[in-house]
Amino acid sequence: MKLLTKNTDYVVRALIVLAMKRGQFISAREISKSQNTPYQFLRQILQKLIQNKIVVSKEGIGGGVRIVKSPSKISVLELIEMFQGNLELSDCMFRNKICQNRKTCVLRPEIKRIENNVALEFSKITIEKLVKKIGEKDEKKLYRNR
Amino acid sequence: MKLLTKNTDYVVRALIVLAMKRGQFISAREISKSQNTPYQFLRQILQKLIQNKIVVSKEGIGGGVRIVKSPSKISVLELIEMFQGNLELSDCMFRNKICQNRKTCVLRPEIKRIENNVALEFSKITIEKLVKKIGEKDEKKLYRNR
DNA sequence: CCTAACTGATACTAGTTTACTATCAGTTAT
DNA sequence: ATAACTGATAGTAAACTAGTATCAGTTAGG
Ligand code: FES
Ligand code: FES
Repeated sequence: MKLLTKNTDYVVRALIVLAMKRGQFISAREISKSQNTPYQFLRQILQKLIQNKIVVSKEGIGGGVRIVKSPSKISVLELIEMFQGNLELSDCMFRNKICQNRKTCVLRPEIKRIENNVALEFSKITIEKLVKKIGEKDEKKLYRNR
Repeated sequence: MKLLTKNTDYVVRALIVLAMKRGQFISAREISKSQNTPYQFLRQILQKLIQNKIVVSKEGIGGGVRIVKSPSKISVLELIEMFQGNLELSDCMFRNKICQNRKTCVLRPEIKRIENNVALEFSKITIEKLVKKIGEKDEKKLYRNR
């Protein structure tokens, strides 16, 4: 059960970088190098972020992408939905006898419940929170080294 | 994000049937017909249940499989793990700068937390509970029709 | 005004997974 | 004997994943 695919993984990391450098245009090449993500793959991913107005782009030298949506409003859930399609149930077997006789399925509501839970959890994880977590770790580090 | 694949879906339904007919040998053909599951696919699935000692088989005419593990002890989680492999994290990018610098990742613990939650929820859903749910629905139906 | 560093758009591809299908051998109740 | 079963295993089409490759257009700086 793979909750995140590579492109979602990469996009989260890219957005963390962009959130930490808010206001600046960062090139795909720079993100690719700093995060060890395949360049062309990352470019596709960034194009989708542009289409979804999470970042804006600037062409030419010194160009790149700049984050425009507030990191506090970018949830991992919307990134998953953007790159992996909607969270959706596995297909229903309409002609299944169990369901035919009882009108509704006993398994599916349970799965639906769990899926809703997963969606809720992912909706709570925002880019802002992840950036803050990085900050907290740095503080601890500074404290230990003092 | 597909939590259940077809084989897990089919095996749950097959086990519901077998649990409702505990003690009896039911053939793959019969389950296949009653649940509208592809026969050969179902046979593979049942063989795995046999290997995992959840059912026993009897060859020849009048044969089939019989459930031997208590339905209260068969969780959907173990079926998922049996048919979809362990719930596992998407691969880690060890050389990732964010993680290199901070020793640990900020995203991964969150995903791990959610995955553990999903596993816990699926471990609570047993075949026995699903069979009971079917029973409850039947009762409601009887009550309404009275 | 040239050129190097950028994005825009899109086509292609190898490998893996999913959801099956097919085959042949052996078993057992009637 | 034979029809209805399981045991074991090979094959396969389609979809998905994780990329790669190309070419066209844009822009800052010398
Ligand atoms: S198979 Fe469709 S709701 Fe159960
Ligand atoms: S990439 Fe490995 S723990 Fe973050």
